[in-house]
Amino acid sequence: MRLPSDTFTYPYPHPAVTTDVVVFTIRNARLSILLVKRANPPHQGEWALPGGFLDIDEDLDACAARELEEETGISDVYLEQLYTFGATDRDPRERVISVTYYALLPQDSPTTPRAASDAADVGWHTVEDLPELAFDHARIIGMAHKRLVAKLEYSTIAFQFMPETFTLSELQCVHEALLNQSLDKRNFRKRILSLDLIEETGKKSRRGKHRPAREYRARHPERVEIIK
Amino acid sequence: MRLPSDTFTYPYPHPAVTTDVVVFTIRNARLSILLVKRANPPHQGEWALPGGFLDIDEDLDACAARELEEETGISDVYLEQLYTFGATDRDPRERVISVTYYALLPQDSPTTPRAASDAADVGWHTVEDLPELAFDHARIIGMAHKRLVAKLEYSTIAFQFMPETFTLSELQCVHEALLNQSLDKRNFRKRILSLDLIEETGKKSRRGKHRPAREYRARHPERVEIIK
DNA sequence: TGACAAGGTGTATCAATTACACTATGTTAG
DNA sequence: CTAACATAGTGTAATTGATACACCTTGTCA
Repeated sequence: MRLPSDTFTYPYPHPAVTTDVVVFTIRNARLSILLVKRANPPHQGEWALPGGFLDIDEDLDACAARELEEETGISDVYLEQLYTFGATDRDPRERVISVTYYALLPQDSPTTPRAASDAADVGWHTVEDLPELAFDHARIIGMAHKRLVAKLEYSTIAFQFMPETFTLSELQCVHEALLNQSLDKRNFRKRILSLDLIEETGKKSRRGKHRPAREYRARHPERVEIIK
Repeated sequence: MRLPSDTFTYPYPHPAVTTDVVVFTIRNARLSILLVKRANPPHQGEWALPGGFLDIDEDLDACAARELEEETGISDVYLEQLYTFGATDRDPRERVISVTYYALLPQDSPTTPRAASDAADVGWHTVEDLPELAFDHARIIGMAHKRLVAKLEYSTIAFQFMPETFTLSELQCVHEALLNQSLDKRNFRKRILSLDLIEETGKKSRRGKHRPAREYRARHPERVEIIK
């Protein structure tokens, strides 16, 4: 974080620009979002999206990644720009344009988010049961959720929720949590395998008191591609 | 346009925010884009997207609509936010964040775009044959084109290219221009009619030296809905 | 060693998409 | 007036993809 060495003057008024990030993950088979509790006004004590002001020499994507890391300790995640919100009254302090992103974290990741100095708390909330939110952040989450569900159908985005290796049942659970409906096991497997996006590791997952499952990995874990 | 009454000072540096608009239409069965030739530096004399700086008390959508009207005379068109570009070096003058939009104008509309004072020229260019473009505008157009084609498949966006009434052949032409491939007439008609998005006006189109065609209108010309 | 719990597998039906060619009708030129 | 023209308008069969559905398998653990 840098301190101002001076003041900055322009012939025309300039808005402030921030990035805000909707971090999704699957926890206990539920789609969840990471929120921070604001330690300072405005909206002190309310839950909000992690985010903050753009540095003047920083790319937008870099700002989203930096703010996410600073405010929650999360890094190295899939991050995609969502939409830009700029209603004139969305922040009481000054005119603020927020370039929003969404991030996807692997299912039941061991990452424990840590609160930054300007946050009173950090925590996961299921999308079905969100608290009251600061600013227009409820609307941002609504749009992010809609986009995420839409992308499930025509892209390989679901793999961003998976750890390096996973079983077909785990993958199906993720799809079910995102769509909020249960799927037929045989049809799901047939469809996924026919897409040729995953391959067997040869190993077996041995978690649980039951028959072990084949482990798979994504062929291109980094890429999110459009399919069909 | 307003003049600065004074200067504006902030404790932290602020970027400038602009909107830029990719205006699409179909002209002579070709997908085309409206460009303005820059009268002033930077990139003087190069073609660019219509757009300009956000007023401090103006919503983003309003800014895009206003700049479009000011620079080209076009108003009352479908306008949708596309993406926000903010690479640190995208404008040599100062740090500029551009919130981009795309607009769709009815096919072969009689609107004659007029050049504004700060534009040397305004003109339509087919997407297949674009000139060199200022800033990162070629990339913006690329993304807009991709989005537009994608939306054809799962939304009713194509009707934004149609005048109030139109024939099925005209509608098919628009689809063909967007997809850049020819479609089977019977299958196209079957599909479009089964969607129940258009209705006959009862009249016949009598343009051309041949059998007149039935006229249709969109049931909800304003709305762009997700289908399927 | 038996009960448990999740893993793993195939087929028949239905719906949607594709491929494909000829007749109908108003216009216009001679 | 009529023949040539140009686009409008129409149906069916084949293929492909999506859905619905139930039982046996295999390792764990008490």
